[in-house]
Amino acid sequence: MPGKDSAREKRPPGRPRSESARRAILRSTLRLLRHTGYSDLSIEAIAGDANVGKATVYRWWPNKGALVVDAFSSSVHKELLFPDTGSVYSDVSLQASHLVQLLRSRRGQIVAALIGGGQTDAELIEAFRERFVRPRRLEAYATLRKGIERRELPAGADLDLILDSLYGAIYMRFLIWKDGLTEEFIADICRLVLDGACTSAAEAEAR
Amino acid sequence: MPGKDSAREKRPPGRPRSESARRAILRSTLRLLRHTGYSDLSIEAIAGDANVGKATVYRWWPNKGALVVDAFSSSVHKELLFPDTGSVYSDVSLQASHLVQLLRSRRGQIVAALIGGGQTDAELIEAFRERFVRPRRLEAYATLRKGIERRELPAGADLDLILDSLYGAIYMRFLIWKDGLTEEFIADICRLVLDGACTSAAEAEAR
Amino acid sequence: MPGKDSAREKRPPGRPRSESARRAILRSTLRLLRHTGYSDLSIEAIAGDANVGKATVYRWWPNKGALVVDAFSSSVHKELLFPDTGSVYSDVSLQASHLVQLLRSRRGQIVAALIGGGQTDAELIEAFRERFVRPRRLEAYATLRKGIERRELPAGADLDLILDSLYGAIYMRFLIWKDGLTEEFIADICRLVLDGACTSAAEAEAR
Amino acid sequence: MPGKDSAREKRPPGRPRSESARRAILRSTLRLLRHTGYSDLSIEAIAGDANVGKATVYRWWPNKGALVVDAFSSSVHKELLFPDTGSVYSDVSLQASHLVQLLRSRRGQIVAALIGGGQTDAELIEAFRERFVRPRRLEAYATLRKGIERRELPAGADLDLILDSLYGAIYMRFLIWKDGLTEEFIADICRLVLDGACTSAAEAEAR
DNA sequence: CAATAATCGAGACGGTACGTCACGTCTTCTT
DNA sequence: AAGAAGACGTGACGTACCGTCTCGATTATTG
Repeated sequence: MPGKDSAREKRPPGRPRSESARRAILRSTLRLLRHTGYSDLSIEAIAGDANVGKATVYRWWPNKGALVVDAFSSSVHKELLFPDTGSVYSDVSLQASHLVQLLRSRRGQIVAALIGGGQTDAELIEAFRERFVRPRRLEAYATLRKGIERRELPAGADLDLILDSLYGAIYMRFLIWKDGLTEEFIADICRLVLDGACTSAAEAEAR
Repeated sequence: MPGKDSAREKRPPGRPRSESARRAILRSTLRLLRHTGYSDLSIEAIAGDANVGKATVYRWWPNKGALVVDAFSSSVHKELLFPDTGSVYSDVSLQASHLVQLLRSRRGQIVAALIGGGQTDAELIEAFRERFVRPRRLEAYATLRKGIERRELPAGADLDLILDSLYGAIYMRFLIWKDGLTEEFIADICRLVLDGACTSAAEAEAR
Repeated sequence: MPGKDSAREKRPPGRPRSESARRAILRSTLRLLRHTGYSDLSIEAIAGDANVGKATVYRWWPNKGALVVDAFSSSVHKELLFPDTGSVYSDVSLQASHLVQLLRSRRGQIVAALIGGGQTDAELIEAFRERFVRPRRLEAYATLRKGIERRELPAGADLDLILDSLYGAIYMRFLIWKDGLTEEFIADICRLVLDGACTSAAEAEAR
Repeated sequence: MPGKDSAREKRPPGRPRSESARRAILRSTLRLLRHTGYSDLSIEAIAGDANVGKATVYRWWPNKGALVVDAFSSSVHKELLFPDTGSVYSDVSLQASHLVQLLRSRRGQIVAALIGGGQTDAELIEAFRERFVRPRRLEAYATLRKGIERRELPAGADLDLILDSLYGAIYMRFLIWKDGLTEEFIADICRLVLDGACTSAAEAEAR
């Protein structure tokens, strides 16, 4: 068999896409987002900063939102994985603590910009949700289920309810109050929500 | 007593601000926001619709966000007042239900736009917070304190923690999930958080 | 020889300037100037009339004056060339007569506007001088020199002095008196100045 | 007779016009004209500089041109009077020399601005002509007529022709060449024109 | 090894809206 | 009645980006 690879794809004729241009664009997008808000970020500036023609950007990304999500998700590391300490409270509060560290760092401005920009751009918020929030949510489900197995949480607990009230509180302080994201707050909110999950599920069962 | 009025204010010199222009601008802002998204809303169009000079808009509002906050908060009626039913749970869940109705209506897009724009504009998020969120927060304190007096909530409850996790969950679904703002959710989240407040405060006391 | 052309000019990168836009702008400038005064002429109107973006105008002309000089000088035909009749007096008075005809026509308003605007804008008066006045001055030198060769003028005549007093008189009546630009005046001023040149140079020599 | 004064004028009721405001406006106009060109001079700035309401300016001067001429003519001293030395050449060249000194000074910019602005504003150039140029022209006639009486100039000399070619040359260098206004030039141009007047009138008589 | 084709950078194009400035008019209170 | 103060509707300013386009140059595959 002469072919080198079974997954070999027929390359179209013509000059292939420049990988270095792609990377330069993503890098410039992130750099500029650190200093400028999402809405003040212009494709013109990105292309200029990346030494790239404007058309090259438009050739590969349909709009600003798609580009920014792409750039951001290429920058998120494994720092937000849930640990497995044997205690739901510990697992969740540790991860929440790492999230808060991220939000308080320079990259937090990018998260704010994405959520902010997404309120105007449906595709942007969807991309942010599916590529950033959803993966962590799936891990959180697993962590909570382990807690249920260990009887730390009741069997009928509404996982989304728990996670929305916990992370919702964090995002509320991050997006609106712009304050109060302390370690103590993390400890308190985890306790409040996990305790609530126990009591409220017990009541529901009793009904 | 010679003075006419103790609260009489000295008017500044010059032609006074036109109240009719102010109202026309706010009215046009809301009208256009119904048809256009926040980011497609232009001051040029507002001024044109209101038959007003662009400079008159800029004289009184520093930017689009401030204008929209003003227009929006002038349109929020008493629909978000907390009732006084004699039960914390009822008071809070009724108000939360009204908030969700607002967020799900056309005016919800304005709220989203304000929070979104505020992620780029510190003054905008501050204005939104102080003029829309804070007043409701103050009422919420009062409602919760009545609950404490009635022994529905423990004396040492952290009111901000309770409210951030409750409303944070709502805003999380509103801003990021763009889904799940049902009546059942309201009931569940209120129960979860209020129950959590009881248990977690009891624990804290025990420590 | 590998190079195609010694005078070959390297075109700069990027899309080349649109010649049709350039012409449309100049045409619209002249058209609007016929109906409106110079100071009432707006770049906005020119761009609109030429179906051209305002930025395209500003990309190529720094200000209104420069644009109008360009438009004007592109409209000056060969009508102001000096003839060669064999007599200095005839050559000069014929050309002066053509100039006066131009100044009295609708295009005279453009000349007035350019000189007027140039009193505030150093670059404008320089452009007017170099592109309109200087070329004619150079021809005038040649005409006068032929007169010197034919002994119609003395060898030591100060050409600039002669031309400034001749054309200065015309511009004085044009710009300040706004009157008196008759054919008789042309004949008289040419005679006065050319006679003066003869006598005064003779005296100078005698000294 | 009860009246105090035959020239007594019935004063209109109400607050009389403020002389200090009038002076402040004229002073500010001249000051700003030194730094800014005529077309960049704004009534807004004048009123601000003079601590005067804008309406006060508009109440007394119909437009910018009228105000500027007023301000300028209130500042011209007796420096441009023709002397009486007993020689036309001396009288004229001395006065021309003073004029050139004025044009080369800071006030020259105002003269340029007035002539420049007048090319767009008919009332302005008329006011400049009648209040600045014409008075000097009348004196110049007198000076030249004394020269005719002394036989320095022929009886049939065309005074306007002489003066336009002399002062026209000066204004040509001032307005267009922006150069060459030397003392030597003054001497030369006076000689050229006065000599021309003699010869050309003699010829005309001979015809 | 030429021809073909899609990419690249650069930057001009027709547009839209920006936020500022001055216009000349007006409305208020004070002198 | 005139003063200063300054807001008003109007309209042009010059700038910044939009998303599209036209260039010459570059880099690959195909004939």
